[in-house]
Amino acid sequence: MFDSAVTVDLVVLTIRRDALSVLLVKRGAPPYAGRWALPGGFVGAAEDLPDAAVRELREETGVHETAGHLEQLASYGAPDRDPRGRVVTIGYLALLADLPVPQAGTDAAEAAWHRLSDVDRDRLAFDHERILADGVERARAKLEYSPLAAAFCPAEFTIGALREVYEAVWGTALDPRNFHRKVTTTPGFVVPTGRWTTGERGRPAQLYRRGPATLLHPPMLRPA
Amino acid sequence: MFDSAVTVDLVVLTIRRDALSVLLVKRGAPPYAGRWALPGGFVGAAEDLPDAAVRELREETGVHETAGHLEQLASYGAPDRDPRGRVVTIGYLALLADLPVPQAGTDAAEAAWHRLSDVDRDRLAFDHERILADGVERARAKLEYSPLAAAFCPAEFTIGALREVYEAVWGTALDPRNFHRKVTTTPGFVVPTGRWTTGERGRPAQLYRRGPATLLHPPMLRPA
DNA sequence: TATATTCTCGTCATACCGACGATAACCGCC
DNA sequence: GGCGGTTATCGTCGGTATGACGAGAATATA
Repeated sequence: MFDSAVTVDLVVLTIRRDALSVLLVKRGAPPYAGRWALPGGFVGAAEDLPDAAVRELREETGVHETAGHLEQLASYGAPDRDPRGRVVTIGYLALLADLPVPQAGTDAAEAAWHRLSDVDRDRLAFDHERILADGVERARAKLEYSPLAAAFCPAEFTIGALREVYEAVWGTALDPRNFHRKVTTTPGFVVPTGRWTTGERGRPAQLYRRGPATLLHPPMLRPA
Repeated sequence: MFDSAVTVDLVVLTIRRDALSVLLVKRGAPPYAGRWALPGGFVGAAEDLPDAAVRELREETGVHETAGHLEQLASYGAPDRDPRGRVVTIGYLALLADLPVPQAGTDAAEAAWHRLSDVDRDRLAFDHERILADGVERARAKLEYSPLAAAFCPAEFTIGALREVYEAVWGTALDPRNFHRKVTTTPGFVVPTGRWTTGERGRPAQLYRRGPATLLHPPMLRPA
């Protein structure tokens, strides 16, 4: 028996210009000063883990958790993962709609969105490369059997916008016609608002809201 | 910033006489002395989390982890979850084949299998009711899209035995003929050994081993 | 020998999915 | 206004997977 510091680290994902992107902060203090890292911080002495994750998300992004989705990812506790000593971290995964402008937290010099394809994974601090990979894989898998793709969208969105979420997260193109059929016929996935877009390119599209379903039956399978 | 004790707690599941069962230990010391709890213990000062889980599994059941399946479940860190002070626990889920006789560990007065339906959930120590519920739900979900049901079986097993695993975990009856077709036609799920059972009731059944697949395509969906 | 039990193979109707055609309804431009 | 470009939406068709169920095979047991 011994004591350990406990932190939460956040994999905050969003879609920016059709690219899956992650929020990173540039560390201002050792260890790993000047390197990019996942946002996160120490859990308070009387604070529950989800509360700490919500607090860090608010501090680092200024976003209330209500808009998107936040869930626990996994825990990481290798004895040597932090040179300062024993630190166990609880990873959280957040999915947010577009473009809350990042604002640097107190202990971070800088915060910015990075396209996932541009992240230099070897340069991330601590074991954050592994945590990031786990978060991305979790997001990819969850799109299959849950309606969580809508967490990347604003409250009202078109089927086309939802399809672009799938395409960005999975990195594959999907047939617009089959996708439209699948989404609109899966019970509880989305509900039509009766309103339409205007001013966009092409034929106006109906706007939808998130439906009540928590699980997709049958699931949306990614192409082989 | 503060320091916390770190423990691992194990949800160890097996199938005994067609019933999903969980390994519980009776606590010999306060807090919760005399109450049933999940097996677990403190993480060593220089020990990684998975190593601690494997060690506890071996200490509490005498089982090498190679036979079954072990994965991280989730972490629990409510400030008041342990009356002794701040303790964050990492839950692990273990799926084992039948009947390794439980042996009490050093700090447990008694260890025994409990049918899930017989567990008096309000009487579990700490927040172990919640951890157990999360573990069972994870197991139920994973049978759908992974070949993990075979982790409940010995190295060689019949399709009927595999079906009984699904029925015990899901609590539903499955059609033997459709189940047989599904399992044998899903690539990599099971591989035939060419040997057959003898001495059982009914027509002898072919024995199978676990196949190389890690994901089932398409998944085995539970009945609505 | 008869019966119960379980395994294994087939059949059939239905649901779902990938590929793709066709039309609708907007835009900007000439 | 007319025209091409773009996106949304609806349909069709064939292959595949699945649920419901029949039927026979191969054993143990009475």
